[in-house]
Amino acid sequence: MIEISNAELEVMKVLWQEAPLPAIAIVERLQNTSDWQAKTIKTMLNRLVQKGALDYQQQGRAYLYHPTITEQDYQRHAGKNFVKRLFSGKVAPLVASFAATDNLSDDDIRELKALLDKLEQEGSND
Amino acid sequence: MIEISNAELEVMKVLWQEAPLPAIAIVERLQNTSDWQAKTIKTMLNRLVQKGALDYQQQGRAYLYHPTITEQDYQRHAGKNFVKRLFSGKVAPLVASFAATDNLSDDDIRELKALLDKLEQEGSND
DNA sequence: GCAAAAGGATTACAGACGTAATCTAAACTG
DNA sequence: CAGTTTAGATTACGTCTGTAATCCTTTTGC
Repeated sequence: MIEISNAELEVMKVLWQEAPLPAIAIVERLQNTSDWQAKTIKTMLNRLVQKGALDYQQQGRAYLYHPTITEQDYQRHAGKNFVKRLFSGKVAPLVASFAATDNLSDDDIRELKALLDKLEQEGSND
Repeated sequence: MIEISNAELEVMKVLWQEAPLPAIAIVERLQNTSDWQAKTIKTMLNRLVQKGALDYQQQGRAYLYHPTITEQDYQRHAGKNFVKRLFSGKVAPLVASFAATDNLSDDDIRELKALLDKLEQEGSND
């Protein structure tokens, strides 16, 4: 699976929100949330194309970029990797570690319980 | 907070299991789970000391290494960062993404529910 | 006592990453 | 038409990482 670096991920997020977009629009959106130069963003677009995370169509003299992987797929891949690396692949200890530092509000707990109830209803996963 | 790379993390894991240890013992333990040369592991020990993730006492001509951060603290830090990066800081969507690819067994679900029940009892977290 | 082994310190080196600047060709502007 | 702007392509460069090798010093085995 494609590995996406931290900085590159910010570019992907823009395109996961809306695609396809020309470089200029991506630059605009990122100038709200970062202080990267346009050239820096172009570099990342290039690298993402080389990695196969983005593709593009020519539109006049410019390109229209779009992701080749969905955000969900990337989240699943990266989440699984991360949890494997640090929590032996089990997600419960991660949740526990969140709880241990008050990073889990009552709302979060409710949300998780609702999610788990739904999963339980949906049937067996073994 | 100290950033620990993938390879370095394997070294930390050894010392989180048992510390302090001399380099030679760390090398031995890692030769079961990796194919790194002893020299490679020494390099990582050096870097971890420079980063401040490890410290050591001299024991004769050798060093006895030990972590300066607990595994729990590192997990919390890294977990929080990761979830912020990819899931807007909310852990529930990560759990959902695990569920979406059958990475969540019935046992996992039970474990999580038990954890959440306990948290709910323990009182308010807002 | 001298050669070999062993420990740590220093150096190496290619690829990824963050952050751009420069180059080149096309398009627009006056 | 000539100069300027713009798009993408190429090059740059320091840091971090993975993966060692070499160097220096001390210890140890004959």
